[in-house]
Amino acid sequence: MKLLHNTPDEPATARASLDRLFELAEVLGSLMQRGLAERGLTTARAGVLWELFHHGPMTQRALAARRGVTPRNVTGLLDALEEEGLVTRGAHPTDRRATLVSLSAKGRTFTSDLRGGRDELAAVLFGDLPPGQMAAFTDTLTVAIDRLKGVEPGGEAPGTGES
Amino acid sequence: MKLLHNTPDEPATARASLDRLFELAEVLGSLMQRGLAERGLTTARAGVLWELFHHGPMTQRALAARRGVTPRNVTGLLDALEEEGLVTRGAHPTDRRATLVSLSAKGRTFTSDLRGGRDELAAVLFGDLPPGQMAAFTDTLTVAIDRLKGVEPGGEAPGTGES
DNA sequence: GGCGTATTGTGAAGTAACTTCACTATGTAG
DNA sequence: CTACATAGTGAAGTTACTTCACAATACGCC
Repeated sequence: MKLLHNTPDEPATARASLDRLFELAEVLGSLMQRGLAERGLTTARAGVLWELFHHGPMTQRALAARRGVTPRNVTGLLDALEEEGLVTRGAHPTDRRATLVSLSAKGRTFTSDLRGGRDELAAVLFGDLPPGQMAAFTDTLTVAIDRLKGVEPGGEAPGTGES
Repeated sequence: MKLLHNTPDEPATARASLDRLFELAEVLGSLMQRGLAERGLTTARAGVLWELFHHGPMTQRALAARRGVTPRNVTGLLDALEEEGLVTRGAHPTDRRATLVSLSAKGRTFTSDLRGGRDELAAVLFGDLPPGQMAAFTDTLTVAIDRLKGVEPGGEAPGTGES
């Protein structure tokens, strides 16, 4: 099916792949969102929990930096999470300006649950694929991520993923 | 390297892959957003343009259905897009209740540009990968998408993509 | 010890994207 | 012609963000 050099249909393939990627990103995102909503959480708040889960107690400033948002925003998210009893604001041991944010017991349970769900999802999606295919897939993903990180904008496609 | 049945490290691989996927989704999303913001657009508004670009003039109701949002929301997005001169609200030929939304000339230029950017991005990301690798990648993506669509929620991982 | 300066968290106010609910103008079936 | 469904929009509310201003604290330096 491919007899010529290779410029002819590679562009089309690359485009198709990117479209797929957009589509997957969207489906994945909306699934995640629904799952979280079901448990009474939003993406932003869950992101904060996730961060605390993986990196332990930290200052609001650090949280803001990690999540890439304004410190002010973190204040708001934490207000909500604290009210839900998922998170605790404690005194920082050495700096009296800062508050040290930690997961509560409830918050820990919650995040462990989330991680479990993620693993389950991974199993459903990829659990039975041959190791070779998985490895190749992950490799290509990694290549894409690396290249993506080195690109500055110029205009891309929006959210629908339909071609 | 794999002598036993196959439960031992496949879970880990699947998890890693899913994490990569989350990471890619995030990077891709934020790149897109930055690109759009640079041109004075938001994701939601661009999504509407994209829809019109691909499916031609349509009613606000149809737009709402396609984008999966409330009709009321579409009204707002169109108000903005119309003010920017990217979109036109015209009379529906047969139904006097409905408005027929179309891209303006400016809107068409804009969306063509976007598509160009997308193709460029695809080329940068995948342009030089061997066709075989691309095909395998797209296939795996497709499998994931299909399976994903058949899953109802249970709890997944949030936005950071760090492991 | 005292000061100037940087930093931490938060109040105030604003934007974008959504939603639900109520209401008007039309279409349409009977 | 009436009853009911449908298209778009005003009003009001939520969440996630942002910027700006400010009080409390930390800290380097003379």
